[in-house]
Amino acid sequence: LKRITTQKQIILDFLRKSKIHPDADQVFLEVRKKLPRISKATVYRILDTFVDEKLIVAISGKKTRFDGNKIPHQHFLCTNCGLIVDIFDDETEKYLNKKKEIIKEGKAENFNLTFYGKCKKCRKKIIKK
Amino acid sequence: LKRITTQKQIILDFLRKSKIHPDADQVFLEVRKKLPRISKATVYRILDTFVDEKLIVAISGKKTRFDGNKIPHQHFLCTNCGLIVDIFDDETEKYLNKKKEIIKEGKAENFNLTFYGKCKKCRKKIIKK
DNA sequence: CTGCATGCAAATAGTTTGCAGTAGC
DNA sequence: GCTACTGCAAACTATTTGCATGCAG
Repeated sequence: LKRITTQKQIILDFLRKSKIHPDADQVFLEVRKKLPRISKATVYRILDTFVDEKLIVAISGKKTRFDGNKIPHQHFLCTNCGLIVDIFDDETEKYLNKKKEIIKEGKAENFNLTFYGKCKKCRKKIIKK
Repeated sequence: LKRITTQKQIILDFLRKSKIHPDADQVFLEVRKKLPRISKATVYRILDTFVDEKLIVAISGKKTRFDGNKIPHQHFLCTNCGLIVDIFDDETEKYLNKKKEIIKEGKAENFNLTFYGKCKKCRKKIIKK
């Protein structure tokens, strides 16, 4: 049995609105504006439970980042600056959901599709060099 | 300009053969059998350069794991035991390669598709509980 | 020879954990 | 009131870095 605490509400609220795919530290810094006494350990624990409950999605990398957008989608990750942009491609989503059902290696429950490359801003910067 | 060292050769050789998608520590332990004086720092540095050179692929997670299979493929990852199995689905590979070309958010160079779920062995174990 | 690569040890950084106090329900 | 949740500090673990030495080209 779970409890609804102020900390959880504020963190979920922030993640639902945010589009930057923040890491734990960014969540901590943001939430601390409203709850100055919150500790980083609490942030980590709450993020973990949200991922378990599938309220948010964890994006693995050097630092784990979190996505609170409820609509299933894919990602584009800039290998230069770390920017993560959401991609909403329904066709791909449907295609992979079908594939998911016929996987032999186990019972697939969900999937992650991420494209890697240089974002527009970084491409311009790199060309200048 | 890069140098071909014994350490690099043995690590790449191991990754090309391995099917367990080892983490840095597993690479270290395995390679140490042939090179008892190799250090973990060297393993990390070599793995990094191989990823940069696209000789191998890094699979992000709590620990980064490495895949030395040259054929493009997808993964199934067991959320219970951590097993990673390769999936060779040419159709999906072609489908996503086309999608890759029409991404607006940036110039996508490659992608990663991973399915998550419980592998066969873990499903049996969990049912017993 | 020349300087990139390595081994070692120490430092970092992200994340987890033990415990006493706090607050949902 | 019961007990899950939090804050704090300390612990942990993966990974990185500085530096003296080694070896590939």
